[in-house]
Amino acid sequence: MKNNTNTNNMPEAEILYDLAELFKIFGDESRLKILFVLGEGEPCVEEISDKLNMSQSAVSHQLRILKTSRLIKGRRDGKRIYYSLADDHVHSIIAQGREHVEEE
Amino acid sequence: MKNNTNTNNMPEAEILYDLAELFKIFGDESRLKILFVLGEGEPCVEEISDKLNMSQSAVSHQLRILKTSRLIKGRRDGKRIYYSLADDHVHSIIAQGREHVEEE
DNA sequence: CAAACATATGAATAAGTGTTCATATGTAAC
DNA sequence: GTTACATATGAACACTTATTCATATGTTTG
Repeated sequence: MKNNTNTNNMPEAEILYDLAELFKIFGDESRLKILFVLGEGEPCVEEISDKLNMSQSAVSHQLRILKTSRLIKGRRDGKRIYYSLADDHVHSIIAQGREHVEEE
Repeated sequence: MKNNTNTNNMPEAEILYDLAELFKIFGDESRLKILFVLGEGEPCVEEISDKLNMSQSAVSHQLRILKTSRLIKGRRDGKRIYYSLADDHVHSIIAQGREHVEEE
């Protein structure tokens, strides 16, 4: 038996770090909005910035962050790059958050 | 015509704001550690700061943030205040995040 | 080639945040 | 009351971060 039996559920340092980094990504309104827009289709950068009233540069900066975190992916077609959600985790993580926020 | 975000799945502004605020709470290693410790029992402030090698003041500041977000609750017994998770959402939100982080 | 268009990127700035330090509040024992 | 203990709180500081502005990169068309 190990010395310390009370910290079984504490993740390893690297997991903990990654987890905090992941939630930081979701902890910004602009990025959340972008993720919701991507949940509805596969928009290009211009469409995103138009819909959200954000500058092209601001959107592009945030897209880079989202892509680095592997939450979204981009597909180039000509001059445009079309972005979409990378997997279903985005949906489920946000859904869990909404349950807490929309409660009562 | 008013310029608004009339997309189907986009939450209302207030929900969006609250959602970002919620994820900001999770987006910090110290707070995550505290939440994991609370997941294992009902520690007092001193126990938390001992386990996590954080100062009493730092822990107390973070506990206030977590309590304000209704993620944890405190129960006073004498000089000590014992903290615990407020509901199951904490578990499920973190679990979803871990699935993404621990993947591959 | 050049021009026009879509997107990315670097630097600067302003706003936000977590910790520390010092101190205050609350509680129990004497 | 006063002393000791447990926790909370305010201010200051260092650090992070989202946006803006200017510019660069990549792509298509003429």
